Amino acid sequence: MKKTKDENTEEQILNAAKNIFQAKGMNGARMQEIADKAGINKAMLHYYYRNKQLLFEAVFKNAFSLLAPQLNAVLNDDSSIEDKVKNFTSNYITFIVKHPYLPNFIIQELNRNPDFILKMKDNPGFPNLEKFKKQVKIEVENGIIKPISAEQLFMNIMALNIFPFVAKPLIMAFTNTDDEAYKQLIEDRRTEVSDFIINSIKNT
Amino acid sequence: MKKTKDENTEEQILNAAKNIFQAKGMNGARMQEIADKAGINKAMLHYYYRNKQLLFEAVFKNAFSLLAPQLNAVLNDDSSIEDKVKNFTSNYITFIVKHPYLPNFIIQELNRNPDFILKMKDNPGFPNLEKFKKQVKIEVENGIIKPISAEQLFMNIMALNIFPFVAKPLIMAFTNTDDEAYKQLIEDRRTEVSDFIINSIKNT
DNA sequence: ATCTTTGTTAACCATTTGGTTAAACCATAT
DNA sequence: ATATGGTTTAACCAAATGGTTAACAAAGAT
Repeated sequence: MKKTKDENTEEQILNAAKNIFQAKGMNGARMQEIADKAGINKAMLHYYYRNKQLLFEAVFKNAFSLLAPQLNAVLNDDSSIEDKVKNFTSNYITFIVKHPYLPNFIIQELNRNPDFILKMKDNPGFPNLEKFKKQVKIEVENGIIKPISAEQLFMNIMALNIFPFVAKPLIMAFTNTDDEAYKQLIEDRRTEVSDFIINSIKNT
Repeated sequence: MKKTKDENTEEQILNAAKNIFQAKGMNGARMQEIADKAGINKAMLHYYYRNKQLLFEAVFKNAFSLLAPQLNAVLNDDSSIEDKVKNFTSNYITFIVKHPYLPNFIIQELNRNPDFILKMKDNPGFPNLEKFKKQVKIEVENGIIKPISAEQLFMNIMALNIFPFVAKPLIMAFTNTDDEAYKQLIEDRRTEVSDFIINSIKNT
């Protein structure tokens, strides 16, 4: 066989599909375009992934499985809330700079097809708030942080970290920054965001 | 003529198009579907709006012109930063509850087509940070709020307010809430978010 | 050597889709 | 009444698109 290339073809498809799907979404992507980017015949896409929907799902699950561990780091680790916030913020920015299309892709397609996440929820590594809830409760009771619900704090952390990537074109326009300046704004957020959160919730 | 219905037809189309485009995006929307929803013949879409792209742009500009005034309220009003944050947060949530698809639609399509916002930037009502920047600078200098750049503060306000709507399916899954419970989480944010921000930036 | 399995391609197909056209409709001005 | 001009429709069209097929290529098994 063409084994030399073999195990590659499937990956090459997935990789090309990732690029196209993340840039254009499920609806905007063309099978032909994916095939071209992978440097193969269109029929191969169907040979390996049967149809567009399944190929898309493969890409989506792949993307999601990159994101999930990042969140688990905030949720299921033993450090204090303050340390978590600090670490997560910096780590997350590093992570997204490497995968800039990712948050948008996931949010986008999930909005288009909300049932989609149900397939993910079964997965054992699916992020879960239980531990974080207990931790917030304890730190609030001990007076380490001000009263806040774990859900709201979690939302805030997510929002402050993810939103600037999702809404990049919008914020660039409003703040009148070019790509370079925006990159700097994001860099500054490595400490900015965690300080902002800590400032808000920490008891003095 | 059918003037009785006339000026209606155009609006009916725009309205149907708004619904379909916001739910499915430019690429996912079908002209036939829009025509059906408007209760008219497909040819009418072209009669009034020439083609899909122009119809889409009409919808987009319309949506954007709803959002812009909301932002200008934070940026170009004379109240203190603290009051602005409080008012904006509550107002914005009220606003989005009325137009739930809006932020996603705008963010989504802007990411797909970043040049698009250039057409908006000329518009005189386009949100602009200048005044807000001065105000932040003054309040920082006067020790009313802790040091922060206007851009970062603006990002934070936007993020905390908008993100929960944009990432709704994601956060619902992580926090294990159903629609009803999520609605309550959002309601709570009316005060939660402004407190969170004020806590973080206000000097005591 | 040849049979079989897996990988790959070019050509093809049915359907969908955005867009067009020519004719009909209808309210009003003449 | 009828000519006029904007409005509306049914039928049509070409291109794009996801998907299939049948034949071919290569490599391992027999």
